[in-house]
Amino acid sequence: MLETKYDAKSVEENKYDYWKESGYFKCGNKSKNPYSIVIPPPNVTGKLHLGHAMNVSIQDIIIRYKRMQGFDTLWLPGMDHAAIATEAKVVKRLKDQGIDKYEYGREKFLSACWDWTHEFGGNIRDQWAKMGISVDYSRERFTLDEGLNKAVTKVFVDYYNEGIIYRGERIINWDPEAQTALSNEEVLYKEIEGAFYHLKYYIEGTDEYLDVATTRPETLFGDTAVAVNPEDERYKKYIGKNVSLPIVGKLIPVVADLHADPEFGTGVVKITPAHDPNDFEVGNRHNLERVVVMNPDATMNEDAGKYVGMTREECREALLKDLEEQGLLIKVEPMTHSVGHSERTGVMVEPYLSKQWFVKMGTLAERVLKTQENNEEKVNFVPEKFEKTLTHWMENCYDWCISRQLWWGHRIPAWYKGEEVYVGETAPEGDGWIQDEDVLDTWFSSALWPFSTLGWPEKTEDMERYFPNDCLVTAYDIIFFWVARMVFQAEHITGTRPFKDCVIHGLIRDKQGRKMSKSLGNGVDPMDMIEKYGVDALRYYLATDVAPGTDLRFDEEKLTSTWNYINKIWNASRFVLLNIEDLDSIKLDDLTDEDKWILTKYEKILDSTIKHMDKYEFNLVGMETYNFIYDDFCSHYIEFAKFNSSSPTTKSVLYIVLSGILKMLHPFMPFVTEEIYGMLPIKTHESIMISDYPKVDETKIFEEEERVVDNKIEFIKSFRNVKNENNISKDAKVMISTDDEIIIKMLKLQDVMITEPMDIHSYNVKANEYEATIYFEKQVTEEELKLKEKQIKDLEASIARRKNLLANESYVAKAPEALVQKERETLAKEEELLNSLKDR
RNA sequence: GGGCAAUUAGCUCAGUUGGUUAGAGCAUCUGCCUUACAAGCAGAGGGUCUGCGGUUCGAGUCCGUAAUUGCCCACCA
Repeated sequence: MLETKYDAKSVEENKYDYWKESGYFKCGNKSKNPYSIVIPPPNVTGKLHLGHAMNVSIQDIIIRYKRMQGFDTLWLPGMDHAAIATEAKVVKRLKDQGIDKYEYGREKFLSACWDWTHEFGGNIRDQWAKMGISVDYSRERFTLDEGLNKAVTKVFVDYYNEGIIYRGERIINWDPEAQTALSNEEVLYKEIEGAFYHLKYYIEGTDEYLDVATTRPETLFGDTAVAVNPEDERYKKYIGKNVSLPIVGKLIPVVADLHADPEFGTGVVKITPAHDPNDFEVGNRHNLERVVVMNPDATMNEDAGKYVGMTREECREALLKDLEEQGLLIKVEPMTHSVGHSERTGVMVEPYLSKQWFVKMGTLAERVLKTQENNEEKVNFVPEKFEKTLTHWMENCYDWCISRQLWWGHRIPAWYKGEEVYVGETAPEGDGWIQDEDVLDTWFSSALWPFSTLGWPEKTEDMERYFPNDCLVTAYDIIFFWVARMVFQAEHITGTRPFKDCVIHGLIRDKQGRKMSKSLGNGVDPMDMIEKYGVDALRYYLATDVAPGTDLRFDEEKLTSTWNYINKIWNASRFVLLNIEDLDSIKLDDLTDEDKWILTKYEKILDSTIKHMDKYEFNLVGMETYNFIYDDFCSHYIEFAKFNSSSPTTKSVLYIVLSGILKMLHPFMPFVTEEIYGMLPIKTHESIMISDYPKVDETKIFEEEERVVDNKIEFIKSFRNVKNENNISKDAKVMISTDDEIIIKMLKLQDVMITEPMDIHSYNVKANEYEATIYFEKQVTEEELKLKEKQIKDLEASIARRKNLLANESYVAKAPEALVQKERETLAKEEELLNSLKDR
C-alpha cells in the first residue's frame, strides 16, 4: 500500500539499475524505426551542474517519449577529453606534488591524464545515473578513444590534401600561462582600467616629434613603423620620413595606412606586426619586418634590450619610468578598454606571432549557408530564432586556429624534416622525421561527434542507421563553439547535416538573474536538490518552467511546489489504486455522463500533449497536463467517482485515465510513474518505460456529454462561490431546480433541500440550465450589498460591450460564424444572469 | 559600432497560426481537519500586457517608433 506522502528516496531506489540491467536503454531492434541523439559530451574533468541537469533532462524526455512511441532509440553517451581544461588541472595536480610537466615527460604526463580521466569519468556516470537518464552505455565513447582518433586523423589528412587545412604564421591569441594558442572563442574580453600612454617619436634629424598614443608601451621594441591616415592633413608631410623609436633609437618609417583613424587617439599608430592582428595586416601591406619581443611565457626577450627577462608588467613599469626620465612620455591618459583573457587560465591573452595550423573557413561556411536555405536539408533550430545565430557566425567567421601547444589531445599528424612537411595517417618512411609536438583543439574532435561515435570513417551499420542524428540538445552559448563546427564538418565530410533538429535551451541563473559562478558562491549542486526533492521534481522543474530557449532563474521554492505536484499525483494514484484493486478487465458498457466527460477531456489533453511533445514545447505539456490533473481529474472526476466507486465502468475509467497520465508524465518524472505503474492491477508491460505511449482514441470523445458536465461544474462553482462570498452556513436551506445526483452530492445538499420557498433572505444562483435558491437567516450586510452592486455593474458593462460588438455589421460579416454565434449565446446567458441577480 | 532578444499580477514565468472577461506557481485575504492529499480543500482580491502611432470588424499577439534591460559578435592602436 502506498504511503500517504510521496517519498522520493524510496521511490527512486533501485529503479535505475533495474532499467539498465533489463537492457531497456539499449538500441538495436531492427524491426523499429531508428531515432538517435548523441549527448553533448561533458568535460571529463567536470562535475555536472544545473545546466547539465537541464540538458540531460530534456534529452531524456525526448528519448523516453520516442522509445514509448515505438522507435528504436539510441541515446549515445560520452565525454570530452577537454584538452586545455584537463591539462591545466593535471598540471596543477603535478605541480602540487612538486612535479614539473616538462621534466616529467610527455608519456608519463599523458598517463597521469588518463588516470584523471578514469577517476572523474566515474563521477559523471554516477551523476547520470542519479538523473535517471536512459543512455545506451554499450555505445559510450570518449573524444580521445582510438576510433575517434582515427576519425580525427583522417579528417586532418583529407583536409590537408584538399587545401582546407594549412600551416601559417599568424597573430594568434596566446595564453602565456598554458603556453598555447587559443581560438577566438576561447578568449573572453573584460573591461579593465588602463591608460593611453603618449610617447614622443622624434622625426629623424629634427626636434619635431609625433605624439603616438598606445596602451601597450612595452611592445614598442617590436615597432617596425608608425602609421598615419593618408588623408590626415596633420601628418601628410611626414609620410615616407623616418622616426626614431624611443629608448631604442632605431629608425622606422612613417607609412600611410587606412588603419590609422584620424578621429581616434592622436591619429598616429605605432605598428607592431608581431604583436597585434591589425598591425600584422598593416605590416603585410607595407612589407614590414615582424619582430617578436616576448618569450612564450610573456617575459621580454633579447629584442627588449635591457628589459630582457622581465614580465610584460615589469617591463611596462620600468620602461615608463625610463621614458619619463628621458622626457619621452608626454602624458598618461587613463581609459578603460577591453582586454582578452584566456577562458581557461584567466590570464591576459598575448597576441603573438607564431606558426599554427588553421582550417580555412570560406568554402565550409558557404556550404552551410546554402544548406540552411533548403528546408529539406537544413538543421532545424528550436526555437527557430537561433538559426540566425548560426548563420550570422558563418557569415562572419575567421579561419580557425586548431593547433594547441598541449600534450593532452589528438596529436597533429604532421612530420617535419628540415623544410619538408609530411601529413599522413602514419609516420613517413625514412629517418629524420620529427612529428609535430602539438595537439588539436578539443572542438576539432567534438565537431565530429555525431558520426565519429557511430564508427565513421568505416561504413558501419550504426552509421547507416543512426546518422544523421534526429536531434541535438544544447544551450545557446555553445552554438558558436560546437554546433556551428559540427554542422560544417558534417556537411563537408559526410555530405549531410549532422542532425535534423537542434533543440536549444537557455542558461540557468540564480534567483536575481545572475550567472551562477564560483566567485559569487551562488552555485547550486543538482545532487543536493535531488537529495532534498527527488530527481523527478528537479527534472520536471527544469524542463517545464520556462519556454524553450529562455534562461531559467533557479528558485528553490518552485522545486517545493513541484514536489507538491508530485505528491498530488501520488495521492490521486493512491485513491485510484485503493478503489480499483479488484479490477481485472476493462468494462466501459455503462458510461455515465461524467465518465464520458473525463474520457473526452483526457483524449483532448493527450492529443494536445502529443502535438506539443513533437514540437519540444515541454513547458506547454507541463502546463496543460497540470491543469488537467489538478482540475479535471482530481478536483472533479475523482470527486464524482467517490459517489460511484463500486461501478466496474467507473473503475475502468479511473484506470484508463490514471495510466494515461502516468505515461504522459513518464518522460518527465520516470521514477514516480514507474513506481505507481508497478502497482496497477492491469499491466501490459513489465515497466512503464517500455510500455506504449497512448494514442488518441476518437471513439472516446463525447462532445455533448462534455458540454453537459461542463455546465454542471459551472453551476457547482457558482453555487459555492455565492455561499463562500456571503459566508452562508453549511446547513442553509436550498431549493434547487434539478434532481441531478452529481450536483446534489457535490454540493452536499441531501439534508438541506426544500421544495417550498421560505420567507427569509435568499440568494439566487443560476448557471446554464440549473438554478438554486439559498435561504439564510443572517441579515445582509452593507458590504454584501456593495458586492452585489458591483457584480451587477460588471455584468451590465459586459452586456453593453457585447451588444455593441454584435451591432457592428462588419464584425458580424467578417468574423467566423461560430464565434459570432458564441457571442450571441454568451449575451443571452449574461442577460439571464443579470435578471436573476436583480431578483434576489 | 553590428546583431539578437526581452518588457504581461507584489515576485518568477506561460500565453500555438490575431478571436469570449489575458493564465499558473509563490505571496496576500476569507472559510474549511469534507477518510487520496492540511506540503491539502473550497473561494476571493490583484493586470489601461513599457509608452506612442499604424494595419484590422477585432492586437498581449502583426508593422513602425521611442524608452529601459539583457545577451552575443566585432573594435577599442
